[in-house]
Amino acid sequence: MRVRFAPSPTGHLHVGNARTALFNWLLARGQGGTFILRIEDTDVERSTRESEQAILDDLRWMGLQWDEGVEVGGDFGPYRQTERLQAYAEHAERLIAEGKGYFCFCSAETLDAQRKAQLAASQPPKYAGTCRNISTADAAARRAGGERAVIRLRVPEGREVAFTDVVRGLVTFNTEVIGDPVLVRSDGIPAYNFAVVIDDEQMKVTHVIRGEDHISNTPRQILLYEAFGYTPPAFAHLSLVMGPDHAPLSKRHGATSVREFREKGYLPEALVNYLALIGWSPGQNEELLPASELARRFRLENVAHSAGVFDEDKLAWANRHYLKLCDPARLAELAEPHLRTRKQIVGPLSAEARTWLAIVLPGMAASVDRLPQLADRLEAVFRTPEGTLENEPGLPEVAAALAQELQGGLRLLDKDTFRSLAGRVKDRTGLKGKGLFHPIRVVLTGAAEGPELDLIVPAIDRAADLRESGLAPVASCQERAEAAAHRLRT
RNA sequence: GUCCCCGUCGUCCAGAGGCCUAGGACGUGGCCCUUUCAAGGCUAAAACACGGGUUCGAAUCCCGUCGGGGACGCCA
Repeated sequence: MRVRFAPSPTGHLHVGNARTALFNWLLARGQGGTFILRIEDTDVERSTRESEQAILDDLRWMGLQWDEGVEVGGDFGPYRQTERLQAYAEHAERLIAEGKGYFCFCSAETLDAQRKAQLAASQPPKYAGTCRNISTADAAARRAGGERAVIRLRVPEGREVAFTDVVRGLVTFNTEVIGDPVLVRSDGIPAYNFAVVIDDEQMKVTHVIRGEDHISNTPRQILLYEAFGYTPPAFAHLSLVMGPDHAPLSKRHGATSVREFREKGYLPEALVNYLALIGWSPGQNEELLPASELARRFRLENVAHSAGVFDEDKLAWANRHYLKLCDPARLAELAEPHLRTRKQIVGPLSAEARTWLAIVLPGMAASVDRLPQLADRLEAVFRTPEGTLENEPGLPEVAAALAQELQGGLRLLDKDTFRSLAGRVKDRTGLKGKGLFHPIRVVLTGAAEGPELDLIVPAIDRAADLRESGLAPVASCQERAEAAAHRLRT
């Protein structure tokens, strides 16, 4: 089994396309097949190397490594269409020689006008066949005279073209509704329908799994396979990914590209797992499974027929799950850029600071949706608790008690020392419960809300020890308590 | 307009003629846990688009209607 993902490098990888790539990958991995990555850059105007690189990066970020294709090579390359022009030219010549293709001299303007007229007359827009019967000799003469021409496929009239879609079953088209498609543009660059057929044939692709928007291209391609005498691969068309309003997911719905979700702080394994759940189910009422297990269970036949709405809430749920499973050192690494944008990290990180992050972050990640929210939780560490909540009941007493208790240089490096400190503050002030912990929070973190106190307090004291570590400077608990006590006295 | 595809809780899926009093998950509500916000646990409400058939029996098969989407490019 050989499958391929064939993006055109005209922008970032859309999550819908990412899902198509994923389904190809799952099938290949699950069945011991080969996953090929081919770049369809025949739209020279819009294709860029930057986009291509971005797509490659996103695919790799998701863990969808390809076995054959650009950058990794393989026996059936090249894997970029603009590098395969020779093969297309040979096939075009063959079609012309056999009379299965013909030159068309209609100008883009003429065609456009015809199309508009047909639409206005409630007719299906379809190429009129104007140049169908120009003789080979005439065509050659006109071309020799400098006239520009495209090559079109001569579509047989009144025929049924049918194929069995692996996800949908039998699909039938009548050639009456298909106009002769352009195979080669006037500049000699092949058009999509032509290039894919040759590529898939030469790359020995056995299963073409792509978006539903290609379903009506399939009969044209089958006609081409027939014209060349090639055996068509199996086709499978995946329904599209929609926005909440059931329109195709687009920028007005918010984030649409893999890159954006990555930047928003979603883990690749969460995105991959969630994407697999749109239009497919691993079964057994299980949803959160590693990619390898998804691949093991994946069957094209079980893919849903209808379009799915992208639900970011559910993505966030998956992300929470994987955040909890995330290795501490990796979590620290992933969080770093987000903490930098919040100025919580301001320089090159020392090894100690990395360790600190790896100790502190996992506890906070347990209650967070996405990476940047880790910075929210950490805010309590870096915030200087001044000028806040002067009127909080119990605040002066607690501040004084804390200052007293911490005077001996007591370090609050773990939950237990913090709790015993809280106990002594309770004895000194007679406060308890909310009335006790609330003021403690305000004195030490400068805010009435935040993550678990016994998580954050040790984090503060540990961070206070890390000068010149790359972390933004942090005042110790003792310094905070004394400053607060001083201020509240005056 | 024509052709193609699709139609189970708000959303994503399970369901391949009796196992359905339609199951799970996200989200929502409630309760519990808790020093706050979360997270977590438990729990509740919530759907077979509609109309005809076929059949002893239909969410499951057929037809129609309606609704949604796609395609109709010298874009892919």
